[in-house]
Amino acid sequence: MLHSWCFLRRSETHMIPKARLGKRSPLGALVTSTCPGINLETGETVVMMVAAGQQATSRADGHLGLKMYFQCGGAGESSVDSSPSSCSRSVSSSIDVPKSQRSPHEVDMNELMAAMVLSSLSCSPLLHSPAQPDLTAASMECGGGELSDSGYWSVGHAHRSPAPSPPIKESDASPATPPDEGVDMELDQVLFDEPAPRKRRNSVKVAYRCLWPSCGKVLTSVVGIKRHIRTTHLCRGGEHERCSRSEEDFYYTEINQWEHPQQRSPPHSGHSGSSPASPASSPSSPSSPPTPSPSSPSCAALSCSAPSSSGSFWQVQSEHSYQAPPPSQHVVSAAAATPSCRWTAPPTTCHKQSLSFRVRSVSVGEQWLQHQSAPSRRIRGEAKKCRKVYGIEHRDQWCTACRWKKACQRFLD
DNA sequence: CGTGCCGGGGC
DNA sequence: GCCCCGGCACG
Ligand SMILES: [Zn+2]
Repeated sequence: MLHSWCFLRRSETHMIPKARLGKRSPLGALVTSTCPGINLETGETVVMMVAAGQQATSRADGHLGLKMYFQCGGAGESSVDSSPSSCSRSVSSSIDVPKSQRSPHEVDMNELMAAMVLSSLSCSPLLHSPAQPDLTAASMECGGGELSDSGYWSVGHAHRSPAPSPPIKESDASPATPPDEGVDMELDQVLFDEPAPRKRRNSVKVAYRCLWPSCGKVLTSVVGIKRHIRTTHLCRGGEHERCSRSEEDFYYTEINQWEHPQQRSPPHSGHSGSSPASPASSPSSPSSPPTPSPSSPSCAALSCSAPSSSGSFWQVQSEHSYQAPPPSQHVVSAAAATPSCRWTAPPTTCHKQSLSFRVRSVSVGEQWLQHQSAPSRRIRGEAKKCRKVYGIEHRDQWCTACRWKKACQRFLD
């Protein structure tokens, strides 16, 4: 426990980066309650859920969440090659969805589907039709609470002003909603293609955006994005390891790009329309580079060197100059290396954990991703820092970093 | 609530 | 660049 800070003190004016990564934006409510109702579902129903998600083209996140659930739930450790792949394929193609006509024997499926969609849209502010409270309640009670409901779609949907959920079909059962509600017809036909005969589904193409921090690469196919994530971020040349095969699913999301490149893009109008992979509506940063960020190679190298390579990733790259060159690399590497090992649990373990509370939703995945790839803060070292050692009254004896409320560099963790 | 420190701002 | 501080996560 000898703090060789007399050595370190020389370089006291620079702080050591260690791991600093993306911001700690706490998004969405964490949904930790399990959903017993859904757990019992069969694969058939899940596929249907995926289909529903496909139809809801503007609900990429929801779709992602559903798919995630399916893969988590259905993924036995081994022999999972057939069913998930087919699942993801059906996702990618996303064309062969039911026709606009329905045969009368699909009623069960319709009801289930309606339940799904209703539950998914339950946060909709426009859900004011008292129609079919049964379905809504039934589907909601699997979540266990309103809290999970709010968190469910919280990632991408809150802004999009989700459509009124009621009419999956107003076939014959209950014309509960007055048909003159047609204000949101567009949204309706974006969500479901039944209500409107002419749908512009053709003009929407799905793309998949890498959620890895500061990457934002967009690819048009699931396999592409998966491969990108595997190779670039997870540093995994081989195709699938047995357990963490679907790990890449946490790192991409489905986005929609419109054929006509205008949609909602800010006054950019520059070089956007050229490549088909460039997202017309990337929400976060319009200037996100299509190529992996320069931090990727180093990340890859680092994560490769790590024994459990896949998920954990910390970037030893200085962003601020006062946090630059790690002198510990030469000497005190042991001291610095020890905490790094305890960063987070290896991804396989966490993946299993996510199986345990695999509930519904993206926010779980997002949080998982955050905790994995973007460890919000450096690990809290148990060592006393200058503040505690010298006290606030002797602040002038603190190291510069502590004085600046930065990461202490005199007493390393 | 104290502590560590990230992000951001002033100069 | 240096320096400070609001505010947040964590224990
Ligand atoms: Zn210090």
